[in-house]
Amino acid sequence: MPELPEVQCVVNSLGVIVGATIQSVKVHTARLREPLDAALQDKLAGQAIRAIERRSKYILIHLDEGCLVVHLGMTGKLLLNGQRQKHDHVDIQLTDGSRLTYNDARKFGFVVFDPKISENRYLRLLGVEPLTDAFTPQWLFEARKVSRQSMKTFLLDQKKVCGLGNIYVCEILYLCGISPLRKASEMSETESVLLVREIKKILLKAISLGGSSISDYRDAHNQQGSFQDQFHVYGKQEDRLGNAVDYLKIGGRGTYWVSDLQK
DNA sequence: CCTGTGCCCTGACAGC
DNA sequence: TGCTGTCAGGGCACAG
Repeated sequence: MPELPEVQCVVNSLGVIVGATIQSVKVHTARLREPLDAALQDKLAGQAIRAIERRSKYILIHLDEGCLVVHLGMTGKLLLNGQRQKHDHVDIQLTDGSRLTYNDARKFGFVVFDPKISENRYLRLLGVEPLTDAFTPQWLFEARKVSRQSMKTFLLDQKKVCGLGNIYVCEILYLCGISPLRKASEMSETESVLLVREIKKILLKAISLGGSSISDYRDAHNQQGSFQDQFHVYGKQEDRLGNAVDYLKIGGRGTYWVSDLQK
């Protein structure tokens, strides 16, 4: 579900609780991808939320001391004052009366408290953020030299470029006319320029439209996004020009592409 | 070191 | 209706 744009939209929608203070925490589940800390209450109660930011697909909720790290996995949601429902795993009660709930049907996400976020073992491994100035055609052109991966696997590799997921990579490769099967090392300089431009463009456009909601994704106010209406190939049988969309598995992930246009 | 393959978990849907 | 198989937006441990 949530790739960079969706996570950014969740972070944006959580802006309203910056400055609020945590009153209490209730943990209802033993473990998600990571074990849930039964003593989360002791670590969080009384702390103010200083800032909330996105790093790759991780949500960082900075507190007075330490940081709450949330990953949404495939089906995770952070909901403000949502109706109680199945798969609510953590409730964070704020002193202003509002409640932040982590819900996740598949339990592929996690909620952990990290007293020293600067040394976080997940964040340490991440590659360049595609929406920063560090992500340039020059950087991409250099990075692909040492890779033996396919274009699809390369762009999905969070240690190279972070934040892209299966949907956006399919769409990006279509827009750039590049086959997902090609070796990343064969990327031309022209293509690196095109890729960087399209990646930044599609991510910004998706964020502006509230992300993509295929089934589960919602922001903190339970609002769906509408970028799914802009898809050219993901989940499609043909593109807008009537070209047949092909489907195959690459690296275990469903890959949609137009073999007639993507070389 | 790098890369590809299972696997974590639940729900939705197709086909019988 | 209900069973079974397949698939799903992520990312880890592990084997080669």
